[in-house]
Amino acid sequence: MAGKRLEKMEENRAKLIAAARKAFAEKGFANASMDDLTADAGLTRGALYHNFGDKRGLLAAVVEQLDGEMAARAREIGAKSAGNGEGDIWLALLAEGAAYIEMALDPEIQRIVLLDGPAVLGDPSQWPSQNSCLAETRKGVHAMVESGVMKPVDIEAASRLLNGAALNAALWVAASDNPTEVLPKAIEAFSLMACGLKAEP
Amino acid sequence: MAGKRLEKMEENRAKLIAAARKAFAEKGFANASMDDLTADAGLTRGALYHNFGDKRGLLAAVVEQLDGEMAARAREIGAKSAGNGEGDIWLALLAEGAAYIEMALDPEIQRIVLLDGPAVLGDPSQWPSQNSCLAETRKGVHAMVESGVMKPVDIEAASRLLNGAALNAALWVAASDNPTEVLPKAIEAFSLMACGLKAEP
DNA sequence: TAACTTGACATACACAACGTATGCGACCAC
DNA sequence: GTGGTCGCATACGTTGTGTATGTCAAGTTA
Repeated sequence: MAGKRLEKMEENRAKLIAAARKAFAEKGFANASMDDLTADAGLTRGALYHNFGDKRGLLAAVVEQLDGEMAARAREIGAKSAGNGEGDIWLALLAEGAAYIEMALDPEIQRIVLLDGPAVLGDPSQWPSQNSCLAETRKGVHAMVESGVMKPVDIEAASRLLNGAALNAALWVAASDNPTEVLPKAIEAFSLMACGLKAEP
Repeated sequence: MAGKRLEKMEENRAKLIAAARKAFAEKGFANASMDDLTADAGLTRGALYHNFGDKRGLLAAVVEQLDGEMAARAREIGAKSAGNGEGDIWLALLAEGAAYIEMALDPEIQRIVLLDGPAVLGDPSQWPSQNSCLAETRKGVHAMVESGVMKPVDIEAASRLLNGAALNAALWVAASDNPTEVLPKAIEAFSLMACGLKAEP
């Protein structure tokens, strides 16, 4: 049975998060009205405040969901690029970075995770959620430093820089006049910079 | 004589911008009240709307000022590190990057330029102001690609990535538990990544 | 210098949005 | 089935932005 109350509640939470993703992506966090939001979900602000506390809480929930989706996709791409050889591990990292750049072209991710998220919730490294995205990169960096594929650099610093550079590059690509044209340039520059961390052969 | 009206007006603009810097840095853009702001400056919202149009206009003016200060400081540091040899040009770029990281530890720059600025005004590459900060980096990158010190990478992409990586690293440093301890790690990781763009000897 | 014009800024108002306090009705326990 | 709980709706107070209007000093012309 699973408890009819809780079941309905989870359903409403999902509705609200979905409506918030849409509204935040289209209008930005500050300009999104909670009245409109909840009306779109077929509810009222009462449900919102009960479930998420305040507007920030709702944003945190949305960001957590997007972060999870991004990490899952990066993991998928990385796994596809990674064989068993050590060289492939490195290529997997580059592929993940390129994947981040491409993912961040999505207006939802850009507006919510990269712009409004940090401004409202603070730096991603302190988000209450799991930061799956950063964790995914950290996992790869850790493995590579351990195995000597990457220079013995500080793991946290390298992870943050790689992740930040990729996402920042995406902001630039999206803001440019011709995104599809500059995308490969961004990926190439990112790959070159990342290679600065690669151990000498 | 310079016109007493205009003179007074410029003085008031400066007062408002100064008060806004303080308020935005302390409370964040969204939570800073324009009534309080203007009262601190000894004026009312009337002056603010007359001079800057709206709240965004005020933020744009503040960001432009901070951006100019950052660029000036980067130029200063770069000039100090740059001799005439080609190797020194490269070191100057690294020094500028490290300078950005350190500058971004200032709460004013962090909160206003790195967090609220992009969220409210959009991506820095599209800011109405001169983007002195990015322009400074671009100048250095351009010179290095021309002289063969840097790999023949796309200048815009490389500039944006270098700048973005440095500023993003600063966000991480500032958010960490022990900023003074992780700062050198961030600078080292940044330097290594930047070296990925360096031409082979 | 006196009348007129301009414009920088203050004042007053309308409206939108957030957060909270209160109320209601459906589900669960016994 | 009756009392309690809890998820959510309703109603209200407060705050803050933007605009429309008023005002007075600095400039202009004769």
